[in-house]
Amino acid sequence: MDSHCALVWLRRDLRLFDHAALYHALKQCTQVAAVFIFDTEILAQLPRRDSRVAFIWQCLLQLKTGLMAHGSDLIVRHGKATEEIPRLARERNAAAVYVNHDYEPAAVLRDATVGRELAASGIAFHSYKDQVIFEKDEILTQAGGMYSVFTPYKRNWLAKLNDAHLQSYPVQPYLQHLAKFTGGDLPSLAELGFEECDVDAFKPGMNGGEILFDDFCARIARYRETRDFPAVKGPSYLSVHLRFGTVSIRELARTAWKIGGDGAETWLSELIWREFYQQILWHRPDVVEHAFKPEYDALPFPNNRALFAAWCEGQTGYPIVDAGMRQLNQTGYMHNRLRMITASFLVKDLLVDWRWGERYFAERLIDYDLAANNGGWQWAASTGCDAQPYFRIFNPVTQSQRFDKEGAFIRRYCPELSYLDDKAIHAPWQSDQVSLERRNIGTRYPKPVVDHAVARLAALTLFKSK
DNA sequence: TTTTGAGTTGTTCGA
DNA sequence: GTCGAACAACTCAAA
Repeated sequence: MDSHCALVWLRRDLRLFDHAALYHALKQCTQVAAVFIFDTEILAQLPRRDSRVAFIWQCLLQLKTGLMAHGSDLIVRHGKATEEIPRLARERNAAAVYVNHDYEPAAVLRDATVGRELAASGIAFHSYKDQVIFEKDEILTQAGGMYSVFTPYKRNWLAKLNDAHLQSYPVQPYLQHLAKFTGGDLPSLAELGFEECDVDAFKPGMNGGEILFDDFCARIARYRETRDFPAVKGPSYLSVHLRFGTVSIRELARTAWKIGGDGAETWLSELIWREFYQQILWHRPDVVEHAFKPEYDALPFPNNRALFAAWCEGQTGYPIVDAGMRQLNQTGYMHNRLRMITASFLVKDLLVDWRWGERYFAERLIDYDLAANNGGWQWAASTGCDAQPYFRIFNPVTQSQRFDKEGAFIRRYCPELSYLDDKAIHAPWQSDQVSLERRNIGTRYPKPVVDHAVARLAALTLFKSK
């Protein structure tokens, strides 16, 4: 037992329970302090009004409160993590810094730098698996290679799973090893250079994560039937909590496993998808910039800027696409079905490079996760692993009719179309109600920026050109 | 080494 | 409206 101070550096694990790094630090040291860095290297890339920063801020407030209940506090710094962490560790005479693995290429680089800096001062740097059940090389093919097809990956994942993988790290019994001190107030969003942003709807922090998970467990049995309908409360809405680690993946997976049945199994499968893409990113960091399938890396997309702008603004003239994009713009979230529809539309109707869309989602999604976002976009663009065949192109009208039958979701985000009946709302340009209404109230909803049937053929040609 | 079965989420067309 | 086949061939993973 080491009486020196140890730091637990929180990054995407903003909770005080079932936490690998915190558990190991508390078990091995008697003076443990938790620290969060507002990393200027990351913040510099964000818009001044950013829901993620606001979400993190709320999470930190809960962490601070939780730590204060034990006579401790949360250390918060604003600067370059690669400088702040080693400086803080030296200042506090820390013997070690504890973190959980972060698999994103930039994070791997950052952690390597921090590790070297700490080592130069004789400070240990311990890193643990925490945000996934299986990581890196834990699920490999019989030939020892990375899986690039989901279904066999999932089979192996489930076959390997046992109770030990789902055990929580019991942090509670060791909390008396938290260092006793008083930190200052959290720096305000304004001090960090950001505007206020209401994120209450996402229920930030550990408390919010628990509330959402409890709520989801009550309807998880219907998950499979309801998850594809954006107007229905089907999903768990835990993506942002998984992103920032305000929930524990072990607790989630364990509960789903225990509940069983179609709904829970389907949801568990989504959690496995999350790990599948993280594993891909670990083995193939080049997918951040390039197509998973090299032969599709340099497709000659026309990349029309006006069409891209129409897509971004939710002004394509395809109601389901526009409703999805407006949901993203207005709330920072988009239903998964709409992520597929809007992504397919950008790449295969507007013929814009999937990287443009990926970047736009990255700027806007509160639950943005590099591995999942990149994997999803490459899947939709047919450039990824396990991609759908290139000729499988979503029809935005058919998708709309199937997944928003009564147009309830479209009406929510495209109110200028709400006068249209359930049949007409999916394709207003085909309806004679349009001209009538335009005359009467001057409704301005754009005509379709492309003809799907024409665009579809162009996409087929484009993809055959590889 | 060779063989075999299968591959998240779809669309269109014709019977 | 509903149903099944075609849409290309290829690659992956395991036997």
